[in-house]
Amino acid sequence: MAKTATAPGERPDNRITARLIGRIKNLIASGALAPGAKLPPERTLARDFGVNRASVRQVLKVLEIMGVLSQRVGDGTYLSDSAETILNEPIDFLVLLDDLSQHELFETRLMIEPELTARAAERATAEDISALRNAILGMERSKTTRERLHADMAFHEAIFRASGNRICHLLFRGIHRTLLMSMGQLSDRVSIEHPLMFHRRIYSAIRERDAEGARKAMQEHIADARSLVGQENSGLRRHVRSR
Amino acid sequence: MAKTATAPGERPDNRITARLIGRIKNLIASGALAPGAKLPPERTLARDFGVNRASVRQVLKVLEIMGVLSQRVGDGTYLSDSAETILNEPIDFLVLLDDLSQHELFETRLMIEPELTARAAERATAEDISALRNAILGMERSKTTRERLHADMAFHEAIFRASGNRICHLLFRGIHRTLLMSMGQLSDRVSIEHPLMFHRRIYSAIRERDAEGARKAMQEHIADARSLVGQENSGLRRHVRSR
DNA sequence: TCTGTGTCATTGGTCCGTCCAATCGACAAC
DNA sequence: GTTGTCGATTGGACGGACCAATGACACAGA
Repeated sequence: MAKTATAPGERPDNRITARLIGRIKNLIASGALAPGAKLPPERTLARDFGVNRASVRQVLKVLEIMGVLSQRVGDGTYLSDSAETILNEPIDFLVLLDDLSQHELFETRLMIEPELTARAAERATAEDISALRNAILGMERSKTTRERLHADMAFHEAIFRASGNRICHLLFRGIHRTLLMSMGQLSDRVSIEHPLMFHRRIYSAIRERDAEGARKAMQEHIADARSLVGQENSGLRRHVRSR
Repeated sequence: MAKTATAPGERPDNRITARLIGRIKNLIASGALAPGAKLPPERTLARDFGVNRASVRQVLKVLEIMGVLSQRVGDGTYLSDSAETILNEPIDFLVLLDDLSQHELFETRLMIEPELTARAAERATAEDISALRNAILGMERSKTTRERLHADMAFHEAIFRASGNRICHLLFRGIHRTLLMSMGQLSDRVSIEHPLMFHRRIYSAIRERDAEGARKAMQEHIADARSLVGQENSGLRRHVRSR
């Protein structure tokens, strides 16, 4: 009866945008498009793909927001050489739509970060350890709440990097970003001494290659942080704001 | 000298798209836009935001690809009521750009899934346990490789759901999706007996509320799977294809 | 020769209007 | 009451236009 432009039973994925994204994926997967490479101009892509430039721009905009590529007027479009920020926006909307709670985020941290910290103790390079030390120094020297939170995040970020697990690294960077955003307002009544003490313990354990000690210290650190900020179990939706 | 349209030192975030996404975030955060709600028509949004419809379409397309909302011609645009697929595309590109290896994905699984399985043993509802049983049945009855992989994934998916941790749930759904995609071709030479045996052990442990047993069984399951498929430590980039 | 400068083609950013196709609701016909 | 039809609405795609930023290049000046 109805002429099915889309195969029956299949998802109506015929949207030009989705197909173009698939083609770009294939280009990367096949090696035709290497990370860091410069893409053809939008007008050329539109002609080659046989679609309108507006459609191409939608696709490129999707990938740009995800951090897959970056565009500069007058210059061109470049594929990112790593997926640094690729989980940031999605995590924001994850918190927004599912209205994730601090409870849930802390549980996730408690489940994974101690393990990551143990890995970090086993694998940390001299550079990683130096980054950890600098983060502690930065926290000690911090004047404003903003500086403190920044240094706090840098410490955990350094641990994720040292763990050598890029997936968890990017995931938890996103989670911390969201979490710190929601803690900004109530951080004044939270002492700086607690986290600093735990950071020092974790740092020592990692430097001493004491995986178990590092794991345990991180576990206590997160549990402590949770007890300090989180009686409230409400969702974080209202805290997420555009940056 | 140069007339700085953008504040000096600030990121050139003037892109209309990024700002509009921020405004939409705020609308959700403030509750003005509830999950499941219907958005105004594109033409109206364009007028209200004071931008062109093409710009609005770029924004909506970004959010649609991420799974934040869905659009239907002749009907309208609806905000998703949950972020089911929000991490799928990002994980695909994460694997592509950073060329993540099976080794890295398995390590991540090994780090987290046993813990999630323990949580599942503590929290699983009757419905969850039923889903687990069905997944095992589906695997036993599977004729084709495709069916088998589907049932396999359904089992793990049920565990993630039972764990009650939505972040890990969505993250690992994405990881499994990518991993299964790359295992499809070599799955013929992988026996079905091994995973099935482990699945039964895990299922029993969860049903018995044996968190430690469940954790250990899942740990052995993943380690076993890793040893079966993964001598090779090469990146998965070439395996990722559009669906 | 080297340096600075200005020109100009390229390229992404945005806007405009148009047409198409799917959907939904109201209304007419049976 | 049911069915069919028509029209308004809405997302999907197209084509063209202009702007602003960029970079490459030729040219003039030191």
